Amino acid sequence: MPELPEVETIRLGLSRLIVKKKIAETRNYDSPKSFPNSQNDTQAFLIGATVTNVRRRAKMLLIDISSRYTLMVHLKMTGQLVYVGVGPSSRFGGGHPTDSLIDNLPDRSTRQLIRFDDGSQLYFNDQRKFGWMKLVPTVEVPNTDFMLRVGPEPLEGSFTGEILFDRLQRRKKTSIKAAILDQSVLAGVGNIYADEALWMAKINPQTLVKDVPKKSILKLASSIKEVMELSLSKGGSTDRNYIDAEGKKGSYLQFANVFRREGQPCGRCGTIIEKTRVAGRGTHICPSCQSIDK
DNA sequence: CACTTGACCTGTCCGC
DNA sequence: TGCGGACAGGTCAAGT
Repeated sequence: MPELPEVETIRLGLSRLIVKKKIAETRNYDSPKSFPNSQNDTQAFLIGATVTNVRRRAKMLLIDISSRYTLMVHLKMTGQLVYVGVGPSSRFGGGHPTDSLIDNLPDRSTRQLIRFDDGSQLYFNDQRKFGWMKLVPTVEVPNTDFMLRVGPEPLEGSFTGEILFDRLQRRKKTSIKAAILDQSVLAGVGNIYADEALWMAKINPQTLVKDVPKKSILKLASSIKEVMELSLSKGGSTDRNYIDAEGKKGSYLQFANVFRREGQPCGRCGTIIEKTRVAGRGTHICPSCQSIDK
């Protein structure tokens, strides 16, 4: 589910909600993948420890705790990290609609629960069970396969179009969409923002990287920044079941130009948006704005 | 190495 | 109403 803006929105919420809280208990529900307390010995590094920091790299959340361990969390397609405070109304921040998605936790998608010593709780829910959590010594985090391979953060000030162009040189014979979805090329881009940024830069997603003019790659880099910054300001995208740490949906898709807008007119030229398949993913394009470069 | 495809899961929607 | 198939925000391990 979540791409960079969604994971960053969750991180911002968790930074406010769980830092300095002490872990009192963890509980496993249906956890087929790697979860920290599916092994008793790792639980010893969680219970009694305090959350010290919540970081993000690409689509990975990093929850540092005082035992010098870090909980690495990947939400994959349908994972959620939801904080539930103490008391019947506090969990909804007061007047919350009765159809709240976090009204009745745990539910059948709940995989893991972390309870803090003040009674508040953090739920890991994941309908499709692709997501996972792993406990790693904090000093080892930079040496994990994930950290060693992941590409630059597009919202860091140091990221430029020249850097994107350089990193694309090893993926010259694949489509530009497949290339920017590759997390070792660039961190954090997923299916929504790939389509949105390619529309903004007027690049057809199936164009081979070697056929995209350098000028267009430079434009693409700034388009990626632009769509992700806008999405961040809207709390991310809720396509199906994304919610942030407080159970709130994101509203970016109201502002999307092509994603899930097949059959509607392009906001730039009026041509009807089409949906196709590129790199094995549903792909939305304006057939006139995004002609194929050769 | 670079590239593509299927697998991992559950749930929902659409056509018959 | 039921049933089969396609599809869904992401990676991986295989295959070529």
